[in-house]
Amino acid sequence: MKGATIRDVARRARVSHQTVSRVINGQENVTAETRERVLAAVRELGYVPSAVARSLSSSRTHTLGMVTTDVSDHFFAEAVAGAEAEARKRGYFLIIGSIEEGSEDDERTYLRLMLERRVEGLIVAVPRLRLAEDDVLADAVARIPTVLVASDIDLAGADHVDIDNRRGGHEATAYLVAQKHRLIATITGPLDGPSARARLDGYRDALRDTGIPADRSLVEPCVDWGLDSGRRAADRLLGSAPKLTAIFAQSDLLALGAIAALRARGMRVPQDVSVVGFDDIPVSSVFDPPLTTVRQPMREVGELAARLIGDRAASSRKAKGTRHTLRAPLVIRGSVARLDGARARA
Amino acid sequence: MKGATIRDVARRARVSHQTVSRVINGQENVTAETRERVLAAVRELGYVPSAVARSLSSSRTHTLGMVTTDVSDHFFAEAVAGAEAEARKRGYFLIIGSIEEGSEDDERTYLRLMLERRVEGLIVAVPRLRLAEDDVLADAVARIPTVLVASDIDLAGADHVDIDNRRGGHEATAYLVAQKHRLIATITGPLDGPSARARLDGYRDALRDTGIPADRSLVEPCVDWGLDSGRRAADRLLGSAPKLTAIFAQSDLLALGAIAALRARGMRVPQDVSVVGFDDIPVSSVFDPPLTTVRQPMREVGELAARLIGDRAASSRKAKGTRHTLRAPLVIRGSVARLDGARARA
DNA sequence: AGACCAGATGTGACCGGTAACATAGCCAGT
DNA sequence: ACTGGCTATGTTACCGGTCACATCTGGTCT
Repeated sequence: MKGATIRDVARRARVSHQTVSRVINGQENVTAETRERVLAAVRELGYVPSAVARSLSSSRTHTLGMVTTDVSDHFFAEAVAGAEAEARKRGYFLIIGSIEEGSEDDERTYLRLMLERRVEGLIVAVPRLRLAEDDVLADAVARIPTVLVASDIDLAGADHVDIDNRRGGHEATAYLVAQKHRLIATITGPLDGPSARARLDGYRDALRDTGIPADRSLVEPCVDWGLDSGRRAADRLLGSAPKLTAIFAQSDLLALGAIAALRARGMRVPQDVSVVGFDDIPVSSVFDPPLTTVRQPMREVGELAARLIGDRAASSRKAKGTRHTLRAPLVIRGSVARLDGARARA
Repeated sequence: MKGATIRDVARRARVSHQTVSRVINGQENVTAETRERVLAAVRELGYVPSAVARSLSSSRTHTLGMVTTDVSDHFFAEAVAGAEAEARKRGYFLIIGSIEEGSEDDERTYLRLMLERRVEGLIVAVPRLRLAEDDVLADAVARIPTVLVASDIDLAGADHVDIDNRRGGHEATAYLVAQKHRLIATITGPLDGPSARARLDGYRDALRDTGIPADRSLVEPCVDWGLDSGRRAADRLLGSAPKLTAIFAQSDLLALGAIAALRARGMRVPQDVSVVGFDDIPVSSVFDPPLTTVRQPMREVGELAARLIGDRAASSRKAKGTRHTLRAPLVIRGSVARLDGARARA
């Protein structure tokens, strides 16, 4: 009852195993009659060719590996979906490794295991990569096409795909400026990470563009990107700069938390304070008011990553690492109000 | 520069390839000195054992396949994350196939490809499975442990994991009843699917329990689970039953849509109308008011699916299919108000 | 009719591991 | 000193495909 092999089929069809191989691979030079006989044998035996054996002899696995922080996080899920779709389009399968928060050396283990499986490409979407100079990752890069997604490290030889955080921060802030806001605060993510810094840079760029002086009391950093941090940050901001008319929060959750804090003080959004987020998580379009935010195109990120690997595999050249930055466009919805003269200076 | 093999290592360490095999598999009967020599050779050559070759000869792939509707959907992402975590714990890798909405025969293709890859188990999380009696799926079930997740079909030999939709619907409704509501409407998903029907059954059960007469005008079916459907359904309900005090929506998006419609008519939630959802999508806890809803434990579903496969593989018995139903607990938050005497009969 | 050629089919090695068994070296028991 | 038995190591086949090449047809050309 266990699997029939190509030779079993051959015996049954009274041909050589090679002929069977030709038939199942759709090669031309096989008589129609022989082909029919082989196919019949395949059907009767329930033969399913072994990709394992095929891989061993052809040394092609048609497999891509993807290591992410956590698939259940919306962002990474999107990236995985994108990568999977693109991979599939090119005839690859995706094996995934989702790293749990606590565990220490998971990335190494995964990388290692994927190397053992002879994946033909590697997508590493782990923002806080703990293995910068690490042997395992360097090893992977040396062996197979590797793409680092939204990574804080820069690895020679690997391709990099990232969001244009700086530009995103700029667009968000510039939009607030265009709506006549002048006292624009920002709630940032952890500033030891590159994306938070880049978004902050974008914010500053936009203000500088318009000649609005920088004001340190308008910048409120948080230790994480979560709702509660946003709430507390907004509270602090309202203490230090009660006249602010707009907030650019570096994540949608921070924005939502801030809105909650504003409302708790009886302020309305956007009538009293305008808020812009960053991410465009699914909530944001449903929220009341619908959140104006900067959309992170994670699906496209995943697609691009897979595409880069495919291209590299196809051309098989050892090109040096490229860097791709995807624009994160501003999605205008309902959480920003235009400031008219009456309230222009609060 | 291409991969060193076990024999390359053997040559370098001046031992047989079998000894190398022993070393890399951590077997005991190898002299410390020999082991050292082998490990040195491994290091020098950058040898990484091939899981492909290993699989071929040992006929174990340590791989599970999972086919889902769409990984970027929060639910399936959760299920994937759960399955992945559990699989990994047991030494398996997960290869995923995410089916795009449009394409026709994807499930078959994926199933086929996974069979070719000799996955040792299969998790099929495709609610509207188009291949009930299908040869490919039946084939898979006959060959390897297969778990159908939240599936509308019932396949002999396969294990089934599902949410207890009926009980969930019951809990939601019973809670509204306990809060003194009597005119309780429900907005259902597509009634040609099993989960919508089961939730509706639960709703009816709860009403019957309390002796509240069934009222057809309080049941409003939708063609999908989306926000807009919820909005329209609430509008229709308010037309036909303006005195209702509570709505049990069969999905959180339906609930959110309904809330939007209620607010558009100047009604407050929960003061004027209470709303219970179903799903517990991430938005719901953040929403204003935080949505009381029935949580679907998709992560646990994924874990259980992987565990079932693991167990089955371990015991290697051809047990007949089991059926597991996970409780979907009610999460009480802020979208339901207790109806006091004043408004008890509106 | 004989040589040649192209297409159909077969043969054997090989991919890189594992498994089963063979062999060699050493020590203890009698 | 001989032998059984244990441990360390080697030998060979095998997993199920693909690849390169050999062989066998039958038809065509001269």
